[in-house]
Amino acid sequence: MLDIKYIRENKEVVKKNCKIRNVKIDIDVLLETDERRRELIKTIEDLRALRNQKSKGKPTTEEIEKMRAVGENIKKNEEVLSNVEEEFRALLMAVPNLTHPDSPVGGEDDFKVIYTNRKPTKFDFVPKNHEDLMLNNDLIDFERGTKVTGAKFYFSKNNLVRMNQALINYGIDIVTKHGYTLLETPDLAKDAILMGVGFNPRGSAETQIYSIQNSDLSLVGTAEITVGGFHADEILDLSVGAKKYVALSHCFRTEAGAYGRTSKGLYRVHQFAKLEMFVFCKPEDSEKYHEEILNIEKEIIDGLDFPYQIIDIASGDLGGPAYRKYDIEAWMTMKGEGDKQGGYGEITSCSNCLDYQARRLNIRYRKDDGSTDYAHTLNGSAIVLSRFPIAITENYQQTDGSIAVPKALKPYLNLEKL
RNA sequence: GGAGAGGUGGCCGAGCGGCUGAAGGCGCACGCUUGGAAAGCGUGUUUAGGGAAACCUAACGUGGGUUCAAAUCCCACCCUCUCCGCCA
Repeated sequence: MLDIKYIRENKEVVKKNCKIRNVKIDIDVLLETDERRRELIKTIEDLRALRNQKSKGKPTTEEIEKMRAVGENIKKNEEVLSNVEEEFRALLMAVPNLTHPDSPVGGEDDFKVIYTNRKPTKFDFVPKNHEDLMLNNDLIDFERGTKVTGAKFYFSKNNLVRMNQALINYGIDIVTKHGYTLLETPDLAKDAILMGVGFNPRGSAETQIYSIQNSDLSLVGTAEITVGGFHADEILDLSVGAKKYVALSHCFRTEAGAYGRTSKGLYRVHQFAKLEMFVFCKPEDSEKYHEEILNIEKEIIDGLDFPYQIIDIASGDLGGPAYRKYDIEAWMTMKGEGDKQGGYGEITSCSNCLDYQARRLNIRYRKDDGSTDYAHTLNGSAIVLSRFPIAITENYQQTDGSIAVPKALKPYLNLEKL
C-alpha cells in the first residue's frame, strides 16, 4: 500500500503508474473518499473534545441532557465514517506499488533479457519433455494424484523424492552460507496476513488461494506470506543488519483462470514445496539486497548447471506489491515447438517491494535518531520443487532416456542416474 | 476436551465509573555529585493521527454493549499460564 499522503501530493504520478501497471482504479474517487473521511474524523473529534471537557467534572442535569445529544451525534457520524473508511481502505489497498524507473514498460511479453549464461542445450537426438522422462523412469504418478486429490496433483516417486530432498538441502546450504536464518513455516496463514503481503483470499473469482471454510485461514501460496507476517506489528532493530530468512514451506495455488496456459506435467500444479528467501531491511539498502538475492539465485542455478536467462519484468506484469522483479528462466524442452528443441520457462523470481508490504503489515524499524519508519521487504525463490526438477530432467536427459545427476547434487544425492 | 487464573507503558506492577495516558518500581537518557565509578539527588522517558503552534483526538488483548462519562460494569471472541484427561 502506498502512503495516502504521497498519493495526495503526487496524484498524476500515481495515475500514470496505475496505467503502466495495467491496474484500473480511479485515483480521483480514492482522493474524494479520503477527503470525506478526513472531514468526518474532524467532526467526530471536535464533538468528542466537547464531551470530554464536560466529563472532567460532575455535569449538571442540563449538561447531561446536552451531552446525550452530542453522544448520539457522535454515534451517527461514526457509523457513516466506518462505511467511508471501509470504502477508502479497499481503494487504497488496490493501488499498486510504484515502478522502478528502469523496469521496462509494457505487458507480460515486454520483459528485457539482462543476462544469459550460455547457449541452450543441444541434443543430437529428439529430446523428451520431463513428463515423459519422469513417467518412463517411474519417478512420478499423475493419474493416481488425480484419483486421490484431483487434477494437477501428483505423487513423486523413487529417486525424484530423493532428488527433491537433495535440492532442498543443497539450497539450504548455499543460502544459509550467506547469513540467512533457516525457517520452516506453517502452511496456513490468517487472511489478514495474506492481504498484508498482497494476496487476495476469498472474494475475487480469480483468487489463487485455497481458503479453509468456517475459519479465517488459507493455505499459503508461498512462504513469502508466512515470513512476511513473521515480523508483522513489530519495530525491528536493523542497526545490526538486515533480517534475512530462508524458509521452507509447501505452496498451494488454485491456478484459477490459468487454463490454456502451458500446463504440461509439473509446470503448473496445485501443490509443491519451495525454499524462499525473504529480507527485511532499511530503505536505503533494498536495491543492494535485491542484487544479493538475485546473485544467490544465480549461484544456486549455476551450480546445477543448465542454460538460463535473467529477465527484468515489465511494468504490467509486476503484480501489486513489487517495485521491480527479476525472473530466472531455465531452458526447458517442454517449451519447444515446431523445429525448436526448447524454450525458456520461469523457475525463480525475486522482487523488491519497498515499503508496500511493510506498510500493510505494520513492520517498522528504529532509526538512529530514535524515530521509526517502515522497513523494506524483498523476496526471492531459492529452490522450487516443481520447476527445478523440470529443468534438471529435461537438460540432463541422455540418449538412452535416462537422467544424469548434476555434479553439485552428488554430495546430497549419491547416484549416477535418477 | 474438563477445571481454574490472568491479559495495563521497554519490563514488573497499582488502578472507588468522572480531574488516570494511567500511581509506584525497574530499566534507559541527560544533569549534579566524584580523581573516576557505584551509591545518592534532580529532570526527562508510549505510540499514532490532525495542527504553523498552543493544543486536540485515539489506544489499558480484540470486537460489541450499558452510561452524559468506561482501564474500571456487561457480552462475545482471541491469547497466555496452572492442574486433570487424551495424544503424534
